[in-house]
Amino acid sequence: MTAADLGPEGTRPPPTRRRPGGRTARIRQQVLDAVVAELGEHGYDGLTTDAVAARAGVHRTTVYRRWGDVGGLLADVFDAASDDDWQPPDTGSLESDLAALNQEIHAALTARPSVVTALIAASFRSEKAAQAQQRLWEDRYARCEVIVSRAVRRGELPPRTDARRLLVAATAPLYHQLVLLRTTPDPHMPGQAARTAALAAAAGAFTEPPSTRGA
Amino acid sequence: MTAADLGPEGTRPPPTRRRPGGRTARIRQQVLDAVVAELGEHGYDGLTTDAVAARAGVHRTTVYRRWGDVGGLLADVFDAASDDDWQPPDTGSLESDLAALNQEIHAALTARPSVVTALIAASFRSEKAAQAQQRLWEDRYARCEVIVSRAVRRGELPPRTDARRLLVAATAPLYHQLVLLRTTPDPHMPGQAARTAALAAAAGAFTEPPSTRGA
DNA sequence: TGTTTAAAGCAACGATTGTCGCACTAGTGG
DNA sequence: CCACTAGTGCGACAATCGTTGCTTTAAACA
Repeated sequence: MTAADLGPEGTRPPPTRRRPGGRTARIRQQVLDAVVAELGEHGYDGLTTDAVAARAGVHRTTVYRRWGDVGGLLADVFDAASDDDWQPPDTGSLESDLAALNQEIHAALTARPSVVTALIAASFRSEKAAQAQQRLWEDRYARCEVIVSRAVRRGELPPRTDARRLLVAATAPLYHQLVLLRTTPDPHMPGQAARTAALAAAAGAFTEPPSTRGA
Repeated sequence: MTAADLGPEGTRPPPTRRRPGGRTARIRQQVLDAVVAELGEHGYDGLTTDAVAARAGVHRTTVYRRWGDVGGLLADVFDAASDDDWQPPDTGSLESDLAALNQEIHAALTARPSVVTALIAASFRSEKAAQAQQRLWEDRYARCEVIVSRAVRRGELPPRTDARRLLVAATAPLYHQLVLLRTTPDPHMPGQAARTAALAAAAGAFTEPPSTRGA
């Protein structure tokens, strides 16, 4: 099994001449588009390598050889997704920024078909996909930290506010309710969660003392 | 216990006489134990009907006939899990109750191997398992509402506090960080999340107005 | 104790999944 | 323009998954 991967060219020296040519990139795009389309139509359960290859107009073997398994396929989708120019909303206040952010999350999670939900589900199956998803989320939350820094600059929040914890507190309830608990979507859930986090932040829940423990 | 005798809801012809006898219940227990053991050892990816049947000392066909697919198997595990006598912690204050609850969640999610995480992952694959998980979570959060009502009785919280939202706000960050984001576990994450929720609650973030608030 | 009959065991099957060797296409560089 | 070769197409293969008809076991009841 592993010996096959480590075959003659398995050593794979980094300076190997690769082919950035048109066909490789084109097929990659076709396959990735097919994955997203299949995820949207049949969810993760119905995501088979065969269907992806057929939709992409590519042979099964190509998919298996380049991406290995479904997990590698999903990991590539995650990596491709982080190549956009998404920016967190900038509405003028902390709570409305968080509310707008939550609105986006809510929309993405309740859209039918929800590719996001399917991707989250898929990330549980493969370690590669999970790591890629982790990278994507890290990237997203890092971009969102500007929301907090703007609020600090405005004087809405004290300095030394832990941006990451604030953002997680604001967004986690949505993911929890919609992804894990699977409760019916509530239109004013995003606003409520944003308000809750803003209130907690104003109460100093996320100010990080240099070394003092919270509890 | 009564639910344990009925087995999965898959095949239940109403007028047919069932067999609550020893063998049926015994085999169910063997199979369910095998599922949990396999989940712990190999995670959800390595959960095959064959391995479960072999470990339980049962034939494949039996598993397929009684539980249908892996999803039905997991659903039965969820249903069996809700037959315990779990009670939320009662430590004397809202924040410490939430912290203790979060400690339990944290321990369950960071235990290796984590059956809970594997079950969550599995629930994404099958509709039946997802519904069973939803029932289990509903049961757990319903039991936890007494934490809030006790706090209200003590005067820590105003009446008309939305218990469910408060509980979700307190626990969601843990699930988000450990299950979805997969960040490295932080020992004082449970306490921080509990304190955040308690602060937000004290600030009136979860007080629900008498009537559903308009736009 | 003997009869009845759910439920489990058993073996064989079709369908699907993933792998391998080889031929071929099409970028890449001369 | 031609030679080279990474990457793809193709067909066949083993392994696994889930199903089906039938037989056997054992719980339920007289």
